[in-house]
Amino acid sequence: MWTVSTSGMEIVRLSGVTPRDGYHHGNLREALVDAAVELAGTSGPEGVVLRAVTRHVGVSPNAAYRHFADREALLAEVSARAMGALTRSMAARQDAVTEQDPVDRAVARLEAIGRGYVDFALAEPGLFRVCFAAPPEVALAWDSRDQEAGEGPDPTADPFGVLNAALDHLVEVGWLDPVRRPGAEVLCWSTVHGFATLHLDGPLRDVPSEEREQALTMALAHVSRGIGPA
Amino acid sequence: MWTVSTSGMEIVRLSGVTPRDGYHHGNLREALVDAAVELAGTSGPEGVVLRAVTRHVGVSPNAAYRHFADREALLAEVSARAMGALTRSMAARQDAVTEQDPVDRAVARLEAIGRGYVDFALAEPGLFRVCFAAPPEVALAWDSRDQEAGEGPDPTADPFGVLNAALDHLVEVGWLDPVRRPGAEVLCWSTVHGFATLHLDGPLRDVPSEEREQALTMALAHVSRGIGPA
DNA sequence: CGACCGATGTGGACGCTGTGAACATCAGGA
DNA sequence: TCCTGATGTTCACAGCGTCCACATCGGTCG
Repeated sequence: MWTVSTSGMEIVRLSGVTPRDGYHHGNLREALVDAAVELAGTSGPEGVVLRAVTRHVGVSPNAAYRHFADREALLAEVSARAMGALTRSMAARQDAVTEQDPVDRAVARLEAIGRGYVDFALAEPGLFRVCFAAPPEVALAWDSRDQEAGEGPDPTADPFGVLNAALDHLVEVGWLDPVRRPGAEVLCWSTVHGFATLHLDGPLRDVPSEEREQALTMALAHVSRGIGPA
Repeated sequence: MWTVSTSGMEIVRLSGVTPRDGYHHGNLREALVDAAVELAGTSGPEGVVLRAVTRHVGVSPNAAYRHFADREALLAEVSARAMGALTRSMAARQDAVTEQDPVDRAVARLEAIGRGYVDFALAEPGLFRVCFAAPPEVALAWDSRDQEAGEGPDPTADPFGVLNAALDHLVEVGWLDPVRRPGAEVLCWSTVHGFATLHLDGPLRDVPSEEREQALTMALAHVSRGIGPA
C-alpha cells in the first residue's frame, strides 16, 4: 500500500504516528490534530497545511473533511491545544515560586505568570503563534469566561483565568488596591503579550536573549509598580 | 486591449488608478505599491495577493517581477508605507496636546503617543497588521536605529524613534528618573502593542469600544505610574 | 535616419494549495 | 444476509506564486 506506481518511489510516513492497517483509520480525527500540532510547533499556523497534515497521517487530503468543516476548523482545534500548553507553562512557573511571605509570594506568582507566558512564546514560537490565529470560536471561548463561571470548567484552564486568579489573590492579601483591580488584567496581559510578540515576530526579534531577559525583568517590575501600592 | 476573447467579457480596472496608455506603464512600481497598500488597507497582509495587485493596475501578474524580487519584497514596501502612517498617527496625537506646564505636557505627550498607536491599529487594522508582517529588512531598519543616529534621517521617522524622543524629553524635564530610562521604551511599547493586538485579532476583539477605551486610559495611566516618580 | 539593445510587459506552464462531487469500502444492525 | 450510514478515495477545479521564453518599447549610437 501507499506505493506510487508511476514512479515506484515509496512515500514515507513521517514522525512517530502509528500507521493504520485497513481502509479505515480508527481515530483519524485525533491523528490529524496530533499531526497538525506537530506541524504548527515547527512552522506555526501557516505550517498547518491540510494536504501536509493528511500526508503525515497517511491519508488522502479529503479524508480530513469527514472530521473538520475546513482548514480553519482544524486550526481552531490546534489553537485550543496550544492554548492549553501555554496555560500549563504559566501555571508551572507560578507553582515553582517558593517565596514564603504571603504578600511577597503573591507578587512573585504574578511575575512568574508573566515570565511563563513570555518563555512559552519564545520557546515554542509555532505553538504560541497558533494560539492567536483562529478568529471565531476560540475568542468566544475566552470571552465566555465570566458568564459561565458558576459551574463551568476550571477557571484556571485558560491563560486569562490563571491571570485573573492571581490578581484576585493579590487583592485578598491586601497588596492590590481593589479600586485598581479592574483593568489590571488587561494591563498585565497587554504588556506581556506585546513583549512576547515584539520579540518573537516584531522589530525586537533580533535583540539578544540576555538583553531581552533583562528587559523582561524590568518590564515585569514596572507592571507591578504600576498596579501595586504606592 | 484587456478583453478576454474567449468570453468577450471585459475586465474592469478597479479604483482610481489611472489607466496606462501603451505597452509600457510608465511607473509601474509606484502603481503596484499603491494598489498593494489599498488592498492591505482593506484585507491586511494576506490581502496583498500578487495577482490581485497586478489585476488592479491592469497588468499581467509577471510584470511585478520586473520591480520586485517576489511577493515578500512587495509586502516589505507596503509595510514601510504603513509604518509611516502609524508614525504620523502617533505624531499627530502628540502634537495635539495643549497642556502648558512643561512636565504635565511631556507626560501627556507620552500618553498621546500610546493613544495614537492604539487608535491607528483599530482604525486601520489592515495597515497595522501589515506593519508587522515583513521579517527581513523592516526589522533591520528598526534595529539600526541607534547606530546611524549621527546623521541618518529624522529619528522620529519611525514609531520607535517617536517613543524614544518622548521618553528622553521626560528625563529632561525631570519627571522620569534616568535610572529608569533604559527599558522604559520596551515597557511602553509592549503594553501599547499588546493592547492593540489583543483587541484587534486577539481574544479581546469583541470587547465593546467604550469599555476598551476605558481600559486603554487605565493601562496608559498604569504605565506612567510604573515608570514615573514615586 | 535606421539598426540595435536593455528595460519592461506578456503568455504559457508547473506545482502547490483548499475544496466540491461522486464513488469505494467497511462495520454493525434489520 | 443484506443494507445502510460512516468513513476514506479519486477526480476535478480554480486560484496562487513563480519560472521561462517571447514581444514590445524607448533611447543611443553608427
